[in-house]
Amino acid sequence: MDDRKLQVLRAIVADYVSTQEPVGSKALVDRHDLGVSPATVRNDMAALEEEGYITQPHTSAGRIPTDKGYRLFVDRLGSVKPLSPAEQRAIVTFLSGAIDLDDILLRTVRLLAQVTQQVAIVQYPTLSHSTVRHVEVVSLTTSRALLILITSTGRIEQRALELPEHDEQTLAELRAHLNAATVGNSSTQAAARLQKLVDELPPSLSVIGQAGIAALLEMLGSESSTRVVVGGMPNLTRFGQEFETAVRPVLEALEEQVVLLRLLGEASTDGDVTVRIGQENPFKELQTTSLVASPYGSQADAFATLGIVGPTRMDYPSTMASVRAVARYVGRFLSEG
Amino acid sequence: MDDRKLQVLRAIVADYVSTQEPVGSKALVDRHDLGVSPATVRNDMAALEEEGYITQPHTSAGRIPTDKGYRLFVDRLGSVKPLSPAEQRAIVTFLSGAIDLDDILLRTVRLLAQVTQQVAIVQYPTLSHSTVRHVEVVSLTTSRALLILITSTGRIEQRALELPEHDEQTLAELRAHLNAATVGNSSTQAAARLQKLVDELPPSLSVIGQAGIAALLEMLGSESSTRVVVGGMPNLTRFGQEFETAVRPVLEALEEQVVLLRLLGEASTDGDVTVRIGQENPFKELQTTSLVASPYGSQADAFATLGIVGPTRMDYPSTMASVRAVARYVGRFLSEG
DNA sequence: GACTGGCACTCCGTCTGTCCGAGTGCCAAA
DNA sequence: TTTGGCACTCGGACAGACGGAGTGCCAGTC
Repeated sequence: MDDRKLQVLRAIVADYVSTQEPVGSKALVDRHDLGVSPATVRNDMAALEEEGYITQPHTSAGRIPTDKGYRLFVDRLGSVKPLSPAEQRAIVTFLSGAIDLDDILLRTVRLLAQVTQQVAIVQYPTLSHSTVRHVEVVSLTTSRALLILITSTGRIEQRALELPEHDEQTLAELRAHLNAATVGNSSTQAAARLQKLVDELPPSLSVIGQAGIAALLEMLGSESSTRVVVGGMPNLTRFGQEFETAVRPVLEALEEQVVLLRLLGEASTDGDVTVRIGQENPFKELQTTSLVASPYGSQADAFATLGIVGPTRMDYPSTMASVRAVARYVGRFLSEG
Repeated sequence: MDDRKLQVLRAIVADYVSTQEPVGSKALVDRHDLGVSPATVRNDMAALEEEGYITQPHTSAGRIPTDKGYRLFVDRLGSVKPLSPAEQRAIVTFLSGAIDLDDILLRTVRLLAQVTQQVAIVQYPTLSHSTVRHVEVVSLTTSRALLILITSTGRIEQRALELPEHDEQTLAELRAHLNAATVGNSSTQAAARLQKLVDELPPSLSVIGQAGIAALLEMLGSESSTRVVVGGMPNLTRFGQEFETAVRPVLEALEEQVVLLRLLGEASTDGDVTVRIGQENPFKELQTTSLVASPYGSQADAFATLGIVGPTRMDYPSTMASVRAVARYVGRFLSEG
């Protein structure tokens, strides 16, 4: 691939992102010193269009990048800019002072939305990467109880439970058994030990024990129930005028936890920032948007994924830098707190 | 106030709501049989405009209702239509099968959004109207613990806590004391009894006891921390074309829990459906919108408030009916569950 | 006195045609 | 391989014309 052609593509992306208007050959040589004439640039543009990296909205208009063009841009051209010290400080102050896990994630999603000026999505830390800290059973009525699971990441899961004929005494025993089997273990380890526990329970506990263990296993296994927080919705107005058509499907997707979870799940393959551009996206509602996501968590152990959703026409270098930075700081913050 | 003039106003509101276009005298007599000629209607319209109930976007256009006009409409003209049996059944099926409180509220907000085709807001039940069911203290590290509060509405509140020098033994004692003082009481009663408990604690518990009680009191007193759930955002696209101007501020307001809480708080004065139209709204970002809200909860005891936000140009009678119906069913559902 | 038909007037939205500029593709020359 | 020149295309902005919906007012009728 010709070197200058890449440079032209980079310039087109840069200009289009900042002006949001198709960019022509003359404007291009005016704003970037490419050292050649508009006519030459035109030839390169024709070639780039031939190869599918840019396109014309209509004859005799400037060019805009295609999804494929953006892809090439982020793969080979994007020099990820590091954040300024001021921005880094802002991140830290924004996060410090959080009380509990909910608060941390709320602050994170707002921070991310503010820094990137896009819609931010943060997934709750998954159970599988954290350990069980405590299991609690609380009697609600004579036939119902509440099972509560607390993890090392500070997350609390609850589930209602049908529990026939129980008193405080047996409940306390059950609690002790459950805790003994699970505390300190990861969700998979805990699940294994609970399976064994079923057979080892004293007869007095067998009925309510089985009910409790079944519910607990379900909670441990339900990674799918991981929740997500969304913020920065007002930034959707940046999409521009194409409203009824473009924004409505995005709003709909953002309300579906399931969609968001799959989106984030598929994005976090390796350990670094991932970008999904336009049609690369698994959901058709989101094929006018791009996703920039990153796993976060302490050390090598990834807890979950966070990211942003915005128009394909976005400033990838700085967005990627911001997402990466926020992911790092939040991960550090979580493993300390 | 002339009887026919009211009828004209009612017709104008009805037509404008359904067509979203200024309505003129001729169209009015065509669609509603008012028994008079357009010219007569014109006279009435001139009077209504004089009194501030309707207005013209420009000379020689039809009329549209003002906020004052809508107000008169809902106060004196709106015959609240009851829901069809099919709709009532839909509500019940939609709610049944909910697991925990989070799930109930999630379903409620979706239901409300779907039925009204507007943005729905549901406030979490406030502590002050529910009773304490259980208090749990869990040791996290040697110096930190987690305080968990469970209420009769199934709500769980957590708070991290600095607890110097504690072992399982003293923690169990503390737990017993806290539960003895609070379980079964409303938040105000519980707070009072906790105040007394401070002085009655055995010396061995005095240090960690005071820390625990202080935190618990804070949790009980923090009605302000009540959360809200928002849903049906895609319905914002119904606002029409005036996007950058009208929708952005609304989106911003909807992300601010504080704003929403005050909004709902001020709306729920008496026990029935309340309507706030346009400028009657306390927040200028929402002055192009109307709020239809209703308290919900079991019997006379109001738990919290729910409602919808939409353009002032909305179908008030059916919206009010829907909000009222959902509020009733959810209240019943909560007090049974 | 209230209602009605008629009439002149106003103004918006739409349509049409024109014009300008930005941008392109191609070609011949450097 | 690059460049300047040229003809061509198309969209957006502008201006004027036109039709329609709606109004206000007035004089006549019940």
